[in-house]
Amino acid sequence: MSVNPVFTRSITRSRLSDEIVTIIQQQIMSGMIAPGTRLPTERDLAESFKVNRTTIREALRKLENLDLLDINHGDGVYARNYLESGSLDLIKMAIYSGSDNCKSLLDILEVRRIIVPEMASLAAKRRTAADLEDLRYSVLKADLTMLERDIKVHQMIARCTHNLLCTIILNFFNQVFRDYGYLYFDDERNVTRSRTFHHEILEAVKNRQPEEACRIMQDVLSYAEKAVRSAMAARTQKES
Amino acid sequence: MSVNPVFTRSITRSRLSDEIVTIIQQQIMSGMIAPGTRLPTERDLAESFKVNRTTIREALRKLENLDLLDINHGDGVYARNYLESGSLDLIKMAIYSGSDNCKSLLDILEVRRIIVPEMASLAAKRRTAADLEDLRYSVLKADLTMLERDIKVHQMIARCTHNLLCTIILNFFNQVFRDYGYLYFDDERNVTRSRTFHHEILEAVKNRQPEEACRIMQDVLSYAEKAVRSAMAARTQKES
DNA sequence: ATTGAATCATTGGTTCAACCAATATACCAA
DNA sequence: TTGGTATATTGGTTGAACCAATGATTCAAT
Repeated sequence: MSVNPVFTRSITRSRLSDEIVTIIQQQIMSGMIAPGTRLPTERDLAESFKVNRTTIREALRKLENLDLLDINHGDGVYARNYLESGSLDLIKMAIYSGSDNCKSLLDILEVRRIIVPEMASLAAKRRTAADLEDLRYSVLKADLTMLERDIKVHQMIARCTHNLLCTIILNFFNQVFRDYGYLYFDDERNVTRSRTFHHEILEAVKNRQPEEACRIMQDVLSYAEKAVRSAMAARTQKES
Repeated sequence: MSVNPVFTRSITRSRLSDEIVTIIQQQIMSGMIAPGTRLPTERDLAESFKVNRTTIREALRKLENLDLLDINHGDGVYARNYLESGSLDLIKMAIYSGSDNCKSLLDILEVRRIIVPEMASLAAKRRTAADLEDLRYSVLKADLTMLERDIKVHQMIARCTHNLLCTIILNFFNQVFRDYGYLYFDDERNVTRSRTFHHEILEAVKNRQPEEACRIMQDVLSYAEKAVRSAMAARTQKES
């Protein structure tokens, strides 16, 4: 199993406010800050973190966007229950910063296996001629890594559903796999498997065969899930 | 069909930065600002919107959190393609501010009908004794509107899966239905239907019957989808 | 005692004016 | 052509001040 170095991932020094976001986010999700708790005022937070109030405000704003905080003008800032209000980005942060990122990744794979085959089915029913052209282009386009091509193909299938929520959910999966896809594509056998898959699904969508498309997608996702599971197991074993 | 007034929805005067978010968001999603376009500098934006640069910065940060913008220190701010990067909150904004909120709502119902029955199946398989107690409590608890109870029941079923992504996705659905649930629960027949559903699904989860739970959920969601469709049709007809 | 208006302290929202830090560009030398 | 260097541009951070919404307190009227 070859490990290809990747130089494309741009490195950006994180903002001060983002570091504060991470700290507070972990305190909320770990339960250290209980739901309903009132946080210190912006001015107090600025003092304890030794940053400007503007910086604190940017951090609080981001945490509000993550649905982790409730900010009320004239009143104060309150922690929310992330189990009742958390946004999708939360699980992204859980993967990147959390210790049990394995579990979250497996959770994502499970949900993907449930929903994406149904997307394939809808895609086969609803695709237009233009959609088909775009999908074909993604499958046949030359200069792409298999990961990039795979992401593109899934994206196109989601768009074929003409359901905005499908498109957005698939974006989420893709954002994750852009970072963790190597767990799968490092194995040359899986690359071959995906190549086959792309042609099969293109054929099914072209011929408007919903059940067939669903089955093809289901097969490849079950296969991928197992592959990633064992890749992750191998890695954790190697580390110990 | 009675229309119950709702006084629970708190009204908050929106922040200046949020108004700017809405403006720029619509310009991006309508294509007026093409993906890859470089936006004016923060200083220029502040001048044209006639607000302080700090305010503009808060707006840009939020748009970045929505995955609509790419902000690069030392370089500039670029519009992204929301079809490739948009976050879940986008579709929420599409519902609230967009003109075709009907379409988005139907999209959501469709995806829900696909994924939530599978959650019910997982819930029946994985629920613990404590989970069951929580679910039972939600079904039997007295002082709740049917909408609130329904939201709680779905939330509990999602939690029974012990899959964080399921929980978060369900939060999203609930956030939407907290605002649009009246389309369904305004009809007394649907309230009765949901009451039955709650007891049935509780029974199936209690007895660890995955297929049964899945079927029950599928039935009620199909029913609800049709009901909302016709309610929406009735409303748009009444308006014209 | 209860209600409701007036007051005030607290807290988030906005503005202003600087300065710090990363990036792109143009330019120059090897 | 390559690689370093200076500079302008642009986002990031700071400090201090003031605006605006909220909750608590007070007190008068009922």
